[in-house]
Amino acid sequence: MFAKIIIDQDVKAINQEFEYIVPDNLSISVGMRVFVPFGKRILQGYVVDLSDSYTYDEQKLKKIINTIEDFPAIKSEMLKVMKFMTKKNHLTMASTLRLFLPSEMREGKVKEIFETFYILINESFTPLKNAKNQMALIEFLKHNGKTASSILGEKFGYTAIKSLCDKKVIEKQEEKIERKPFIIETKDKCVELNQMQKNAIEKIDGEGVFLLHGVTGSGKTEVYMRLIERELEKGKNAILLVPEISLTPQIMSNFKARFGDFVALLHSGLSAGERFDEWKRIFSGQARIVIGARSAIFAPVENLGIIIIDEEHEQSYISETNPRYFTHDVAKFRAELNHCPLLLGSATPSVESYQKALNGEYSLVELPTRANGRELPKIQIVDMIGEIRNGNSGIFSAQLLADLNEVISHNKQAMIFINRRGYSSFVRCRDCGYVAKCSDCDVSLVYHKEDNRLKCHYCGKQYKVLTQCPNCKSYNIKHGAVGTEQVVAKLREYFPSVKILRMDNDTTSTKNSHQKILNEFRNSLPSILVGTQMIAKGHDFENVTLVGIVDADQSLFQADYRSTERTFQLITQVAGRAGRSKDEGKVVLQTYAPRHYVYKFVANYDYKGFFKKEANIRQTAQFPPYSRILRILFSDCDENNARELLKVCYTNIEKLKEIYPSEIIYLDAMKSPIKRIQNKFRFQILMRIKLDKADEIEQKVFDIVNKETKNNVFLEVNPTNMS
DNA sequence: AGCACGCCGACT
DNA sequence: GTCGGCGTGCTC
Repeated sequence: MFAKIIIDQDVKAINQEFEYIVPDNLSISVGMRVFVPFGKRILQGYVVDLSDSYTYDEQKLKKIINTIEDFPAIKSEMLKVMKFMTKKNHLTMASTLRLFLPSEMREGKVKEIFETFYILINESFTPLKNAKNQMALIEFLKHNGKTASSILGEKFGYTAIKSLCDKKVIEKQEEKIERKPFIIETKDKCVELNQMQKNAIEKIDGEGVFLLHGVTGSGKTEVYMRLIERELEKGKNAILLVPEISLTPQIMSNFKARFGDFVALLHSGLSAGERFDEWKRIFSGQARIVIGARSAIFAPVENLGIIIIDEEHEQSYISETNPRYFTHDVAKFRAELNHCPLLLGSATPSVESYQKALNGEYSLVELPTRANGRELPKIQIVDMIGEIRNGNSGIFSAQLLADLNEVISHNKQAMIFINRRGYSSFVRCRDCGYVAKCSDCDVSLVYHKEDNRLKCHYCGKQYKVLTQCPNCKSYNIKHGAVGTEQVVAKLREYFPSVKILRMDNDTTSTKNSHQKILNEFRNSLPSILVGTQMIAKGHDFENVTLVGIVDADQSLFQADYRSTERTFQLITQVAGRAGRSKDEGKVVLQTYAPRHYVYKFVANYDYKGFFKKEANIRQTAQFPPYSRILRILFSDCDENNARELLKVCYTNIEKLKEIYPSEIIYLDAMKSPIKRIQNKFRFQILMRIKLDKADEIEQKVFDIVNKETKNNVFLEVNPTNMS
């Protein structure tokens, strides 16, 4: 018997199958991990195929040394997923296979955790009079029986444990424990479904991709639960993906309450060991519903009845590092393998997905009204240019201040949202709101401090820094953004007696700080919470009646063709925080570009209108989904090396223009917007191609890149982050 | 990736 | 003379 094996090394040079002899004494099956001799070393590998014959030179064939586990850790479905992903995203097989295993298994060190316990073995022993701790410890064990070392240590001190152990009064026991993540149990409310929800559930059945477009508060989660329930009853299993940020204790406990131990939760708060335990529960079929962030799509669930991606428009479903992949692609592939539905849910679907729904590629299912029948909060747009004209050049408009006063006098709460994304800053005229854009690409220019120039991140074109506004001739031109600290400081000036909390990357670095801040906010009335994207999602505060968006434009004028779309999604999301219970909510949206189309649509919660306009613009400007962007990033410690590599690839890619004269819309080589990261010089080739032959061209570009380079080059498709 | 083979410069 | 620099090539 012979095996085809993939060596567990993330290197292009050995990204291939190697043949080995299966010795008679080993029982090997496809999907197992094994130790093999490789050159002079012994490495881990994955068995991906078994056969009676071989193709390699017989003299050089070596034997598999041993198995790592006695079961195939990679199930056959996941091998198919691996093949799909490596092809689609040009990944190494090893790096993809690693995604399917919990980190604890990856280095061949399968760790069980043991906890130390102590039991009383000599009840009659009486310690010396002054040994109070020993006495208390014995008493404690008499009443409570076997107790964990950590608990005893904390109560009575480790010296007491040690001496009693030495005297053979208590005995140490090591016990394997299952790490179960902590869950707050809540009672399951049995919710009545409205007609819309019932219709949706009926429609979402059978093979295919379904897009569930439901306004905030339309009861999407309940629909998910019912769908999962339905599949469980059929004996099938389910995966529910949510953005990491909305894996809140509430969501988790809701699912736990309804489905109990059938649920496996995979979130960033788990330790490696806990993750491994959950993985095992899924692997063995004990857990039948997997809920987790994007990587949960790789969970070893068999017999899938449905895959759900909640908040499908979220950026976090795109992996931007190492093994790059798009979660939707993987999910769709797995759904097809299992002949089950893939459900994408969102209040603000991505332009790409909605377009597919209109195309007929996806089936569109709608929940147009809130489940509780309540109105969405009113969004008031405040023109900040007007404020400046009226002599108010501060952060807050008169309207927002007045509304804040109102909230405080009624002992309610407000959230102030700072729309800060990325680090790049656009340039804006403070008098008329003009923003500098690229004449060729219709995206905002980015100010680069090092060479004091404005640059387009899509074509590399450079512009002189503006000192005078070309629109209104004013010299009042600024770049840079308002930060959370600044906003908090100003608020404290206005409202010295009100509790003002801040939540952003700086204040949530420690593990539970997130929850702490939110709890403190929940328990203070009146109060104001200031924060970034973090405060936008999933939190349900019944006393929040006002949401202020300080500078809505900041996500709008990012150098990114998706910036308008993202602004629409973000504002809709934030607006949903206001007026979630009895009290009516209100949103004050401050902007320097009040006439921008995104605000007109967002204020009316008009997603369809927005989509129509946005799709139109993308089509005219030839941006995705009406084209494909390829970005090839070269990085090297040696600047000349990187430059040389780029040159060779570029000349080869340029030749493609002869074969595809009209399909290649744009092609150029340039320095990367961030020229150096971790002491590596970065260059890039950008190209934009038409969709009809996109796959073909992409493959050819990849072949060129793959032939000419080693591990220091990445090919990205429709990159979200161009730095 | 790692490890060997291999062909040119300054040292006990 | 030879120790060691890192370029190149191979790993079933």
